[in-house]
Amino acid sequence: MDLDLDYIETLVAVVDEGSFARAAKRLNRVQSAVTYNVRQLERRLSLTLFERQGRRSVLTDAGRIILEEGRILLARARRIERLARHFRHGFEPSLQLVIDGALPLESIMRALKSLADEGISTRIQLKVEFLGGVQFRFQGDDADMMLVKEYRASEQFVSRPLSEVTCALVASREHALARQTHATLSLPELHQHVELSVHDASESGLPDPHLFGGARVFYLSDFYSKKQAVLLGLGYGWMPLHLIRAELDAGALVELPFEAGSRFSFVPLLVYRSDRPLGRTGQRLVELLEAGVGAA
Amino acid sequence: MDLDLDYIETLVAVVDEGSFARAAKRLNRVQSAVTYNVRQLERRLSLTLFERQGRRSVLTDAGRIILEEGRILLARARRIERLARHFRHGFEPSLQLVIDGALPLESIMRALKSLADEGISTRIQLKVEFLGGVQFRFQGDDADMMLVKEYRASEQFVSRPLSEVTCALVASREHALARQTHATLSLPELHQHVELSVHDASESGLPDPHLFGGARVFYLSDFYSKKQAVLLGLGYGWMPLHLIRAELDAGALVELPFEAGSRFSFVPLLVYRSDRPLGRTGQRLVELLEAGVGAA
DNA sequence: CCCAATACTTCAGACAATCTGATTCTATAG
DNA sequence: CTATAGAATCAGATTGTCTGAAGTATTGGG
Repeated sequence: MDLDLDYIETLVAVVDEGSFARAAKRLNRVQSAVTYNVRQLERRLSLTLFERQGRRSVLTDAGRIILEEGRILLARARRIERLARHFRHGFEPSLQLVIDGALPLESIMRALKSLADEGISTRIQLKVEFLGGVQFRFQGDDADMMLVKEYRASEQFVSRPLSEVTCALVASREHALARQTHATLSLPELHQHVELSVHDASESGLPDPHLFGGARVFYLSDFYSKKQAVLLGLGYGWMPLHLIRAELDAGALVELPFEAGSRFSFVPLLVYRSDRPLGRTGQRLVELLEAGVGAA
Repeated sequence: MDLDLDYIETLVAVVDEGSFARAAKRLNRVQSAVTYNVRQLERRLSLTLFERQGRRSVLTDAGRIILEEGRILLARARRIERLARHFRHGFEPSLQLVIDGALPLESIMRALKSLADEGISTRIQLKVEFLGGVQFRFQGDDADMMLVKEYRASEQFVSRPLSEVTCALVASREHALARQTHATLSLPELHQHVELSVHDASESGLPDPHLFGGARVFYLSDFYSKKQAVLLGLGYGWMPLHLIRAELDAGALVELPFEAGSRFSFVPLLVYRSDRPLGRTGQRLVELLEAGVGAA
């Protein structure tokens, strides 16, 4: 490699300071060292960077371009140094996260944004799965953390509760179940209609305990398509309240008066491995989630 | 600067080749030099990059990230070297171009794209002006080349003809001038309607010789707005044929049978300074324009 | 189980690149 | 026409990097 970052640093200092002498001061060198470095850069590139006009040197056109490119190069180099500093201060290089799509994504995103705002340079990879698929991915991908509705506990895992999420049994206002006039709905009545359920792609074996088990169940891959399906009147189903608040308020969706209760709540869990302690980024994320998910 | 491009180059070579020994071969060094460089990088960053597992070393998580960033850094450094090579082979660092918006932009763009395709890294700045504004900008911005309809000649400039551009006098099919039934139109007839003209923002003093000089002239800033104005039936005016071919074919615009002729042609000129010879990029652009503009 | 091969580390000395400090050159302001 | 600021040059000191040889650890084969 002909180039040397020190040469570029010298070039930048000379231009910023306006003279070789002042650049030397900034770099804690002697002026002749600056001359040497600039000369060396010119020699290596076989290019004249400064036009010596009497006692003042001005950049050539080529010099200007090399300078601009050099600044970018230096910025990238500093970035690497910053990354290294982060890593050795206990921030992990990367953090893999798997979350259940039933959880309020918005507050999780807010937490992630806070991390970014704090200048944390850990690479964060986020995957959204459903039900048993979350744990499946967490283990299969050897991820660092998962946010999940429930999971098969084990000695290997540590979990912390986050704030409660509530689900409601809803249908479109046009749906037959919404238009009926009984005070309450029984299970057989529900069974006459299509139930919508988010399907766990992992076939993980954990059955959905909230499935009513009627004859006709449509499976959807996530809550966004499920919401569309409910809105279109395709069927009824459980939806996390935070995803349908607007539609309930507007009356597009209505809560069904199921006799055994039209709502249920669960406490999402933040889970990580006991044998692999979280780095500072992970710890900070836990703090943010515990504060933020609660506030949401 | 703690970082050294040679360290990064070594790191990349080790990972690419899969061993310190093979990396040494690739770098034309001895193996201990590779060890030294990797160690030095680890020391400077205070970071363990390789986990020594027996006789084989594998990257740590941090190492993987530093490696990825390092590759990017190296790519940028190589880019600078490539730029330098270009410059010393006679390609100018930057090339400023001013062109008249009446010329066929498409073939000019094709020429510029060819330059890019040829891997020429000269920074090209293109400005579009009109009439006298072209020369005004060319001189004011100390640009390298202009493509112009006509200009005030001088010893300082060299010009080469490009292929002819034809303009036609047109109006919208809905316009009164288009609906009239005379075989030809006289100047007084034209004077009864709004003339559209592209206005030279520079106030350069070169009057537009094709202006009819009626009572009502609307000035527009470029040919694209002029075309819109003509299409909307706001008035009539001269338009370069290449900009309105589609509208003429579709019948949206019609050519007006002006008695003194409904068309005129001019030969655009490619102009540069005689005291500042073009670099290789400029020369190549001239070639491409002479070939391409002709073929258009 | 031991030997040979592989892969890396360590170290001393050689060499090369860079820095310092003194001096010289040159243009410009006063 | 000096004084001065800015840069170049040069010899010698210093530092960083490379080489080559010897050393350590791991692995695979016989």
